Amino acid sequence: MGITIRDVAQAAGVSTATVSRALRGLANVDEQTRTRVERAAAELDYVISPSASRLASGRTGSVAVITPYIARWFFSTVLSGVESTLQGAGMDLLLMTVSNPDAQHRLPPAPRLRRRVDGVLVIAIPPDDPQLSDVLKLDIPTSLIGVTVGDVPSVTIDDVHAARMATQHLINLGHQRIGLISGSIAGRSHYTAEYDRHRGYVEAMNEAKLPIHSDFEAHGYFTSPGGEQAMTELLAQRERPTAVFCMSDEMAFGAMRALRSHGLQPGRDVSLIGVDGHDMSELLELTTVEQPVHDMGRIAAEALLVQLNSEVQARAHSIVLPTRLVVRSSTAPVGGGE
Amino acid sequence: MGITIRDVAQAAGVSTATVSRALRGLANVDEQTRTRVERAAAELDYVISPSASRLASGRTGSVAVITPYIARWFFSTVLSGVESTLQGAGMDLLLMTVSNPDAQHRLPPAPRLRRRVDGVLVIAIPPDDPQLSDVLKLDIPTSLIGVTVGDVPSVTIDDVHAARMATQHLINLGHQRIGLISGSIAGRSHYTAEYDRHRGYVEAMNEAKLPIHSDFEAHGYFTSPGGEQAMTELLAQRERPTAVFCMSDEMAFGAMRALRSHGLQPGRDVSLIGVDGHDMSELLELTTVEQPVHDMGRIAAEALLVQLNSEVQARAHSIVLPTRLVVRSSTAPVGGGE
DNA sequence: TTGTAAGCGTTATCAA
DNA sequence: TTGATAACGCTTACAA
Repeated sequence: MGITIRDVAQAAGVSTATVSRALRGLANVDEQTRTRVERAAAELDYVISPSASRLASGRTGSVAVITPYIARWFFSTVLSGVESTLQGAGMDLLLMTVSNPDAQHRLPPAPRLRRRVDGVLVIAIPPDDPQLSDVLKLDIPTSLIGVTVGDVPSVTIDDVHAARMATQHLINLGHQRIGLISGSIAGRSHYTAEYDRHRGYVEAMNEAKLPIHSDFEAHGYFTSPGGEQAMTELLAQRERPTAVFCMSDEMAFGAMRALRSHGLQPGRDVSLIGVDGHDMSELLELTTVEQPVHDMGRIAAEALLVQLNSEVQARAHSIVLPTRLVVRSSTAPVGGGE
Repeated sequence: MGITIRDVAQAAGVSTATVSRALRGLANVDEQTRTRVERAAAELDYVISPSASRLASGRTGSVAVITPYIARWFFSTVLSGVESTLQGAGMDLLLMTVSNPDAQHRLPPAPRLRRRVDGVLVIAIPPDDPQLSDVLKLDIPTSLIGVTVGDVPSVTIDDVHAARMATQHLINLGHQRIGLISGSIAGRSHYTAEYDRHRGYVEAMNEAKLPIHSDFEAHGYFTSPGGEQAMTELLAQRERPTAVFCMSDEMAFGAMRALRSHGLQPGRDVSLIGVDGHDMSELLELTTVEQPVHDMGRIAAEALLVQLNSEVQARAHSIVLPTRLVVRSSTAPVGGGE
């Protein structure tokens, strides 16, 4: 069992070389011959052997996607954008997570990549993660999504700007005591986005000459339970913030819950704004700075494909996509509830 | 560039055959020899060429995952379970979506699978989808997740039972006018789960001798906007249901929103129950019948691996995992709000 | 435009 | 336990 190129060649009355050329759509094949070959191949239900083709050509026809999480909104949404592009280009998509500390026995991504993919797409791994540097050292064409490292091609948003926009929105509403729910604690791995969003918040506050209490920052770990916890801490302050900028929508969801537990209403009592444009944000009436997450995946994949198909080592550049403020009822003028 | 097995053989002073055996951990290799080979390989930073290995051995070392969606909770959660298992076994995971109608130019999964994977994992594709039958016809070892088709090995929950549990919970609270938010409209592809959950609802209602108004069923397409729309329809009935069983949590989220838009409160005015155990359910206080989604992926992958490694064609059986009712504030005794 | 034939880097069979 | 060596099924100079 297993029709080979030889069978097709025989059936079409040509050499295997011609079959190979014809089926791959190369030029320099007589159209009649091509038709004959294609017919024969179809007749025999021939499928090329990827392993043989890869071995002979040196190209693998696959792209690896490396991500820290699969079942989180941002990551799965990026992934879906990547997938549709790759699939459309006939590329195989190899999915792989960075081995988190608890899964000790797993090989880290870098060794699993060598000799088996033409390109790599990395989704939002903290730039100082050694697993990321190992991957970059492989010197396989790579695009980053939601991170930047040196001059490696990447697709991101302007996180500083996004955070400024969010903070400024709160300022425009008259808020002065503006809290911040950020990611993980200092000393651990940080996302690029985290630094930048922090900076955007600080810049906007400074420009408006508003004070930044250290009491007004809490860590939500980019999860919704984390956000709930963080908001709870903020509410315990003597002087509560009247508005809070959350670095992600999921943390804002948690914050909303914390408000409710305290009998407070988002928007009326405390304004809440996030970043993401999460699926659930509309449902929960969360004001947010939307980023085009699906497109980020799509565009990064497209850029990678271009890089793979270009003869020259055309250094792909970094792409920054626009964000958009979407105002909903979780933000309102200060004192609106009094 | 590219260290080959020959280089290692030379460095270790053995034949390529011995290197191959030694590195794959086969028996019948002197331990001293093995050590020497391993050292040489490490020294040279040798990585086996998957294509060559695959071509020679006939095994691909990869498993395809086929799913209709990537960026939806159920699917990405299953996928993450699958990924961790596969990764742990050193298998490559090829991710692939079924080509939806709007992406015409994409090759459907079946042809993309031949000769390139050892096994296939299918996530919740409607059993009558021709793309699924095409995949099954390939006769590659396959496990289904969240669907059943004939005697193909599968991992599911007992959807009839889950729906009964949900409906019964509402009945126990004294509800009599119990609505249903189901999936897609008749005539289109249905998930297995959809039929079964419908049946569970009907059975529970019948047993309790409660009437089933056709007015009390609306379609939510398994999305949250769909659920909102469906709930809106139910609220337009002359006699509103006092409780609604939603076939998925996401539809229940939408239903919650519809309630709020009408000034109604989930639990107090209309009880709402879902199925899934979605991440956001706890946050939204949604009563639900939890299914072990991550485990479903993990277990299906494990079963597939066993099947792949067993010499015999040991027919894998189907596995049904337990569900669990989690009561939250979205359900309450009937009339509690009056 | 087509054919010949030498790889591509392993694995697996058979002997030794 | 080890080594020779023939596959594995394709791609790609190079020639014709």
